[in-house]
Amino acid sequence: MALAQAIMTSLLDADLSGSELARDFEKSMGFFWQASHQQIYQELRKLSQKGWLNKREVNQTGKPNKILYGLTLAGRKALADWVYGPTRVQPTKDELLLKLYNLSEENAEHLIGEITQRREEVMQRLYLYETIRRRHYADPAALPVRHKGVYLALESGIHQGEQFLAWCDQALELLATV
Amino acid sequence: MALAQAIMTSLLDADLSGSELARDFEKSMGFFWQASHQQIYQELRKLSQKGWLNKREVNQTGKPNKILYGLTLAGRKALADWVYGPTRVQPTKDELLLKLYNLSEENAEHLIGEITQRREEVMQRLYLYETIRRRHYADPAALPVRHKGVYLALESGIHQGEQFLAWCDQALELLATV
DNA sequence: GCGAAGCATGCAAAAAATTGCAGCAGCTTC
DNA sequence: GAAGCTGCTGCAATTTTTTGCATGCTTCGC
Repeated sequence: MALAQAIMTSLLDADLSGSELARDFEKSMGFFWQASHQQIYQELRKLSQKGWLNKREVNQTGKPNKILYGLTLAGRKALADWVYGPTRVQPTKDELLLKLYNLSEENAEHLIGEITQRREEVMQRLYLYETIRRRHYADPAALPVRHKGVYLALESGIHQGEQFLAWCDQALELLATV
Repeated sequence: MALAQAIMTSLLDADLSGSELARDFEKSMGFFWQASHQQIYQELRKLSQKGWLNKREVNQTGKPNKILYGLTLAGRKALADWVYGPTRVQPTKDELLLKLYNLSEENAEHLIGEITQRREEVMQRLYLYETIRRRHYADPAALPVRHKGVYLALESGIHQGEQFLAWCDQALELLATV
């Protein structure tokens, strides 16, 4: 969809390599954008060819060399322009909710298990986000402009997580009576 | 991902045609599963070949004929088994949050506009869901088992929507100071 | 009765994403 | 020093999704 812009956005603050980007996507942007490393490497090549990124190889001790990518001026310009274009959303696809449509006496117990497990996963991610908020965004109003945006995205993730936990509790309560 | 199961799940209550399925997806399942009509028609063909669906043509007055699909016994069995398999989630991809990462003094006004617009859209969907809840799920504890699951999925959509509205307000407040 | 609009179905090409694998470097273990 | 593990990069095939039509049939407006 807009993988190119997701990558370029990640490179706003620092130059990163493909594998660093892949890890970043899982962490900070993970809740509203995810991409596999194959996707990222392919896109990096395309963006370099377009002249939006430049690359330089970096020797590392103890690890194989990595290739750092950074935004070019043209890249920064393209990204800034993109903000004014159309905005697409690709809603979640969640097999768990689909499974709930198939709830029965027989599978209720299994689904309770799945919800419990998911609750756990979400709680962990939520914990991570709240740590980040406490550490970097204690005083949102005082942040530099761009970081206010980043903060709001983080807030969105936290809201989402909290909402999901509340829903899990409601679901588990109702399912207990099945 | 699990388009096949999404379609079969829609056919649990009633036999539907391709276009009816496409409309259904937009409405009831829309917030956690979306599919275009091309995807649906293709998948319907595959599922028929597998023997999980049967089809019959229905003459309509005032409209072109449609082809109704219904679950076969094998289809019902496959769907029931699928519930015990692995559950995949494909998180949202939202360009709006990505754009927020690129917030600047210059584009703040534009992004405020986008958030306002999105808030409106979500509010309308939320209104629809709440209407459905009031009409069909006034007393959740009294529902037949399977409908409890459907109710919970609906609740998830409502939670999500409410959460999003709250986030929008928070975002607009913070952005007002930029 | 003619053109426009809408519904239902579908094909085909292109783009995007996933899956599975592989090479290579250095480090660790035995 | 051979075998195995990990980190980084990448290719290739397949599957999934999107995009852009095409067809036929019916009503509706004029």
